[in-house]
Amino acid sequence: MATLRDVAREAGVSVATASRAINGLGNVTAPTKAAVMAAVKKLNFVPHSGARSLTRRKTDTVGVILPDLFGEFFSEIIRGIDLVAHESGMHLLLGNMHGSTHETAAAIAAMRGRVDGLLVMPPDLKPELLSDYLDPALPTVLLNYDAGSLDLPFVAVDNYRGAYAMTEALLERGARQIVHIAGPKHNRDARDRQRGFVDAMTKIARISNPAILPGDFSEESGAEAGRMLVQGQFPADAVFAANDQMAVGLIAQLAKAGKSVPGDVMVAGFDDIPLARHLNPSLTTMQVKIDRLGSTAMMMLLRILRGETLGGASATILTPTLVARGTTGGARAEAPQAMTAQP
Amino acid sequence: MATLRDVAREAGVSVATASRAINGLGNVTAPTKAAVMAAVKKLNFVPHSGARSLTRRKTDTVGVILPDLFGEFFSEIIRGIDLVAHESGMHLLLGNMHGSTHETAAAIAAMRGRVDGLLVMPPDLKPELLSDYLDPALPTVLLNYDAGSLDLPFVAVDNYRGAYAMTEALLERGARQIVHIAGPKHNRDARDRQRGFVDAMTKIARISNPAILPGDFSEESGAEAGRMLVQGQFPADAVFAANDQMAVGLIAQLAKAGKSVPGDVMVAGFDDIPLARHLNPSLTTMQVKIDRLGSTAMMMLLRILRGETLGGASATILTPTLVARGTTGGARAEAPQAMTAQP
DNA sequence: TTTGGACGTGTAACCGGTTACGCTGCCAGT
DNA sequence: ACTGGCAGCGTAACCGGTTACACGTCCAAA
Repeated sequence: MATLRDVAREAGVSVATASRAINGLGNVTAPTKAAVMAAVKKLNFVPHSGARSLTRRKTDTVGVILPDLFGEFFSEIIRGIDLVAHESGMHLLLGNMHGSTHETAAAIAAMRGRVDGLLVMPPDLKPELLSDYLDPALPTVLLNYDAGSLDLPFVAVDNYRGAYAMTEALLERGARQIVHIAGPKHNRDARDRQRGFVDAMTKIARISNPAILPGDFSEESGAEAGRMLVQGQFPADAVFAANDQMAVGLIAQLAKAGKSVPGDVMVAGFDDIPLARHLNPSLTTMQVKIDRLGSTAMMMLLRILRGETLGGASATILTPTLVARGTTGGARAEAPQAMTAQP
Repeated sequence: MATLRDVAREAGVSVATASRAINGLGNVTAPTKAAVMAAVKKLNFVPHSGARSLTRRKTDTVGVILPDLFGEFFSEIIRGIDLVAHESGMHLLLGNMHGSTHETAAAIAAMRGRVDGLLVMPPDLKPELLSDYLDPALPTVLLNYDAGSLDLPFVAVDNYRGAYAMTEALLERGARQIVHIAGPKHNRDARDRQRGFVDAMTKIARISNPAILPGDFSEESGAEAGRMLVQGQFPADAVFAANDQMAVGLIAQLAKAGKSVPGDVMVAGFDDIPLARHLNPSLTTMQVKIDRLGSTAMMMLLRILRGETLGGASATILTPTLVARGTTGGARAEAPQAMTAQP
């Protein structure tokens, strides 16, 4: 591999001049620059970014640390981040905490010297721990995590308002006995959604103790809730699952028991996973634009890196939008969205 | 940020000793090593990987260059790669060619000095072009791409055998007039699948000119094929779509026309996208273990990096397996696979 | 003519690690 | 007692870029 010295020698100039010519800085005459460029082409020179990052103190790379890489949720986040990063010539270094706290620390440490900034999504990590791991000198934006006590910038989804709106919509459609299937107890998203549901029931329908079934965001836990419902222990004319996955499991279970959706009971989910529109009937849900989560966070990070101050915009809350579909009888005609044309 | 010099000073030793102690090499007495480690902890020292990569001539990072980041296909590939990379302490640098040839060159060039090896998936790039872009000195494994003339190691899916097997299965179920919905003309996967279909029809059923409808892997093109079918221009008792996406579009169209699946016509796809098992009836398809594609490629790359010779294993062909489901009447009971428990 | 500033270029000192090589001290061998 | 060898450690030279500073040249202003 050719080095800058090689290029300089080939062009008959010094390394400093070669460097300046290549980076388009400073005072270099046109002929000199041309000679350097010719040498670059001839030797097929590409600057060694390790060396470059040493002196410039920047790497043009941001680290992305996710809890896992499973499923479309993360893929969409990464896509959103990449979209923005690519525009600004930034590279993406992927870190995976594989669900373990210890790995999280390792993943963050491994980024040192490799990245200019960090995008971290720590779904169930205590804020104190997080601040231990993070390097205060490294600009960091949190994904889908309300920093709370820490004053780190973050971008999150307004789960509360989303759940409130969905509950309101179900009530408007005439439902009275709405049952909520909750997510994991420790999960912030799940808790916020549950709060939104309860508050809407209380304020709008004056029902202060709505039925809540346990769940853990998995399809199976949705099915389990379905079993309890068909046994008639909870009278219900609508079910609001804390995420789509559980709604899917629930619907399968209801169908097995001969219950009609939305005839006997309406169903709603949260997230709008791609599967949602393909169910039969299609699933009413709160649409979270996941890629927006990623791209917004990346834009915030870029601003920090450019030295701009975020000011009030240091926390961004994305509001999900309601998509009414078949499971609430609101089968609005919807253009079939093109999916990726991958074999 | 603390540097190695800081650590050395703190521990009262030289930088060389500090380096040796930290990396566990050479001759360092236990007490010295302990002193260094204490300093490391106290100063919260993490080696600057840019500097390190300069001298060691390696970065412990591999570059992953994909045509796009859209959908579960790529997310699964990345997950597979990460699984193996993580085990060997390797990092992943993501590159995206955004569908453009020019970007591809840029993405590859940008990797120089940042990575020890490359994993590239160039779906519709001519081999000659590819070899222009690739640095021969940089170990590279191709993803889902039969290198052909180039002698680069690669891992791909046996589309031909898969399509052949699926066609055979449809014939066994009693189908005679099988129509194939093809993928994009220039796409290798699509062409191989079509060949497999045609050969199976010829050899097994002695039908030398089976009907083939055009398609482009998109849901809409599957729907279009469905429209042609219900118009009765092509008598069919089974349809084999070159991928699941098209099968989804097709089935929606058939349902609209009142055709029953599998009663009137059987349907089969290819890929086993997550949606396939959730359709009603569920979709019979060839299951491609996408993550295996990624992890296998990564393992090959690791072997190359370790200096091992791949020998005959320089090309790996993954064979897809048939999953018989509802759309061919073979509704085998299937354990509901847990999906990611993500909000 | 002298001065001085602008401009183009070169020299060399970094950045933060790794490591070849040299130095010291200690002990075994003769 | 002298030598050789080796373990433990330090000095300094790299890796391949960037950039502060110095240097020379040339031309305009005084």
